[in-house]
Amino acid sequence: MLSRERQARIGERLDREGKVVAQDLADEFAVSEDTIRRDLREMAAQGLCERVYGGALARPPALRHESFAQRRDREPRRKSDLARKAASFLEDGMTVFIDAGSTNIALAAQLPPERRLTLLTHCPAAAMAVTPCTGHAVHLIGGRYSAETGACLGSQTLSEIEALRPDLLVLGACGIDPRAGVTAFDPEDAAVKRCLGTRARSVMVLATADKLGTAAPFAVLEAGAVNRLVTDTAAGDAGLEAFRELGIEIIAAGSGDA
Amino acid sequence: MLSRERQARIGERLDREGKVVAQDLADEFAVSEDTIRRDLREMAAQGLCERVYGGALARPPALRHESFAQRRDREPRRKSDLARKAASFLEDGMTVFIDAGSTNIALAAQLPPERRLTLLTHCPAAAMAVTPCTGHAVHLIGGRYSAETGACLGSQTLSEIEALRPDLLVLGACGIDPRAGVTAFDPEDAAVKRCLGTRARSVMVLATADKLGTAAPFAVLEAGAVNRLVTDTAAGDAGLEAFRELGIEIIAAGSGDA
DNA sequence: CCGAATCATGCATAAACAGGCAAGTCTTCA
DNA sequence: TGAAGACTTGCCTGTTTATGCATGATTCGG
Repeated sequence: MLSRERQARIGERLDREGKVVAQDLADEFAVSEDTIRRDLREMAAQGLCERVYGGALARPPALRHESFAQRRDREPRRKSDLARKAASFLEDGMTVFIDAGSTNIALAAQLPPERRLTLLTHCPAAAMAVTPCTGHAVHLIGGRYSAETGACLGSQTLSEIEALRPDLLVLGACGIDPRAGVTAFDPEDAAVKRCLGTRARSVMVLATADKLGTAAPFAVLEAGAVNRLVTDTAAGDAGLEAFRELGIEIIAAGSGDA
Repeated sequence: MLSRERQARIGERLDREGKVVAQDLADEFAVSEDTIRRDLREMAAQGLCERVYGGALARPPALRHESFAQRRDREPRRKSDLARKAASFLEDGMTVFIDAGSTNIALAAQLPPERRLTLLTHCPAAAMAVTPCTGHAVHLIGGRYSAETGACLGSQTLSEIEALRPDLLVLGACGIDPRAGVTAFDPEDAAVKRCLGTRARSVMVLATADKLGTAAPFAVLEAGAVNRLVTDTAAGDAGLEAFRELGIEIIAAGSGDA
């Protein structure tokens, strides 16, 4: 039994019964409670359940919408690691624009509570994922909501963004390549990202290793406009060199800790 | 039985019966009264109930400071019934503003797919709840996101709303009373609702029966400004007469089907 | 004002917990 | 084929949490 498979089963059971008990799960899957605890901790970090003493509770149905993107995700672990690493670069008092996308939602969910940030986003799921009572101010940019991308797009969104001047843009990339730069699958999404890129003082891109060296059809930014690239080192160290030569600071998540 | 689960059950029972007795609970859950007392103390500290000698009382809805997330999934059945009834009044081509609140999110989730609506909302969860691929256009109003109310509030939100002219406003009420009118718990939420009321051509209020005849601290609309009131008939038929006299059309959900 | 019930608090115990460590498995690359 | 590295898992450590019981203090009803 693969750990992901086990987690999927736990998720099903949460849906069905509303709660799970660590001990029962350990029994059922014939693994130690430690392993189950690790699973539950991981699932909770992705917003798939609420961790409680002794087990976990299903998140109320309405809250689950927040994680729809992550739920579909095949590699939540990697994204969560990326997000955690990215979070460590957010400094107290910063104004940070959080782009749409599952990795960014994961980032919103694990913002450092001890810092006080002003967060801007056009992604409702990200706004809702920010843990309440943490002192972060969240400003949501409106517009036509696109269920496909999980973000607000269109002219209204663009014109609102033009009034902003964030210290940092945390950009999710569909593809990033030294020559093609940052690219996206959706033209409107790309337009918003492009607009964001012109407004922010600094740009940090989050991209899992499989996106390095790939290009989607719609251009967002020149690679040179990116200041930092957070990725998982697992693969493609060779490819990273080209980014470094463009003056991009490479942040390795996964092996190094936050 | 997980301790958090126990507390949730106690909460449900408070909702249902209005009070709980420590001894009964200890019996029911097979724990000591001390444990129940600890639960009740904790719940009271979160404002979920009022501690009294021998047990606890449900706080009137107007006094609960439950987080939005907690409030959201109370009595999903009733809310869903209300929402379904409300949905039957939405006509093809209408521009509908959907207010924040759990009942409204339920409405967004079960909009009639065969009709094509333009939906406006300042509630991200509602926008995300609209089933994709149904042909409804969703426009999300931005602003400062308040985790407490689950909606965008503040001046930005207000000024965006002023540019709108929806055919129908579906308003969630924290309290509705023939004399006090529609009221809300949060001043900013009330300000947004008030603004909405001035823009819409028609106003439909969704309110579970427990909110009828109650008033929260902040005024939203005169009762006379409401065109339709969707509620569950379960209780307070006497109270309904006063609304009818104000020219409000009363829609009963629950008994009658959609 | 009295007895009984209820309560808050401190303590002891057992369970659950996070984090670190090491053994085993799998993949990757030479 | 074999070595290196990532991942998973179980176990160990000390810490935290939930619970029941004992002890006085408080509250209630008469």
